[in-house]
Amino acid sequence: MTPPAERRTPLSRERVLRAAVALADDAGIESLSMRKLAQELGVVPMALYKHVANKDELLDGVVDVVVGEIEPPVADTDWKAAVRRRILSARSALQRHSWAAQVIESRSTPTPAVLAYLNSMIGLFREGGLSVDLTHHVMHAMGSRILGFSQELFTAAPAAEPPPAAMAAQLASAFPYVAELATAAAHSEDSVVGGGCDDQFEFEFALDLLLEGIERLHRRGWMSAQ
Amino acid sequence: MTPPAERRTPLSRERVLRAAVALADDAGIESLSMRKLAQELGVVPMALYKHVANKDELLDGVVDVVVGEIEPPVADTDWKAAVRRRILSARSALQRHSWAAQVIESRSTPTPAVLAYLNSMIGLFREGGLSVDLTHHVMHAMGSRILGFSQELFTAAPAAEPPPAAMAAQLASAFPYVAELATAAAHSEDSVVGGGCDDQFEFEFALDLLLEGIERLHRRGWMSAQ
DNA sequence: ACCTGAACACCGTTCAAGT
DNA sequence: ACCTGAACACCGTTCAAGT
Repeated sequence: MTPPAERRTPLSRERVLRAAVALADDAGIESLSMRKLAQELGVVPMALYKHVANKDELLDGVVDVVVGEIEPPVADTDWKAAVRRRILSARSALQRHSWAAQVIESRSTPTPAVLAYLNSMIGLFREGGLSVDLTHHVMHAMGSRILGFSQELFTAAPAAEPPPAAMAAQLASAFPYVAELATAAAHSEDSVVGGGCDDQFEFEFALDLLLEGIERLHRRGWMSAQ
Repeated sequence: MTPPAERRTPLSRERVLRAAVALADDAGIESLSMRKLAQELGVVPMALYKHVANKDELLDGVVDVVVGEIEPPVADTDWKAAVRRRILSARSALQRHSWAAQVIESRSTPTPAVLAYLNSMIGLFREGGLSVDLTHHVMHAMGSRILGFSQELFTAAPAAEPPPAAMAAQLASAFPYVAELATAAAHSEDSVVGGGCDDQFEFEFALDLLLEGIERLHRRGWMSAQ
């Protein structure tokens, strides 16, 4: 059987990156290898190196795709509302690509698309009237949350099946405060999924805690000791 | 040359874990492979599997070693001071092992040592008088910061050599707000390292922003909508 | 019963041989 | 000049053969 006469649409950097995002979405980030990506594209592995220098550059490229999905800032609101809304949009993008946070954190240098996003977020604070000094420390304090990271510890833990009753009782007696929190969360009314935590509520709770603290410092005319 | 008659001190789980920590400290986390660790211990790779079931269990073990270095909570202070001090101790432990944050984040389930630490931190809030409800949301809001994570974006970036002047000018015009912050930080007096940011100051700034916000909610008798 | 060498199924990337 | 198969130097882990 010879392959059909019509050739596959030729490779391009954009086609490589889009296929990489799709592969990570469908099969998980651990499946995103140069070899499997090439196979997905019906191409020999070395053909990819014409469009990305190496795997690091491929990962930078997929980060740019994800960051490109964040909606632009809205005009005609105060800085707090604009920052809040855009961070929630960034969170949506990260949630559409469950592997994205992990990949972004593995990068050592920001790509131009990430720098543009950060520049724009800094601009929202500055145009809102915050001083350079305060904005600087605020950006450090927001940290990766500015890109929509939830910064939860062990997010995968509650998704696993609950332990058998005997072990659960043992855990509860060894870690009573953890158990108290876990049972309270399980019975909470505002929990969307039965027995779990409302991730969206927790994210907004933490975000608003920070934004309100920042607003208070700004109104107080806070500046660092210099 | 035959090896000396006296045998190496026999392997044990503890010796394996200590060697793994030392190897990661000295050669970087990417050098911590089962094969290189075995070589370091003068042992065939498969010998390690007598003491750890697989590489995941090895990584859980080294996390426990690091968490074991965090100092116990101090008594006889208010909850805010006790939480603050212990988080700063956790940060010290993470800084002594530059790879630790990355490894902890790669784990999907907390080890018993991590659970014990979290249980103790929850206890500080509860014994300080915070409600179960507030403590629950506070633990989510603190997130990985409770273990001393700084949550900075691209911490490695400023450590790299500065770009040549021509490119720096181009970057400054493309990302003016980033440039404004960078130059302000470079000239700031409270910067310990010339031209960089004071990581310890930024960490404490963010930590205090959260702790003060939490204290305010607590005094106000905050509770979630239910 | 314990220990371990060889083997398996992967990686990212280099390089030389083919067209 | 371009393309690509084979090869290299690694992984974690299985398994069967040795003691």
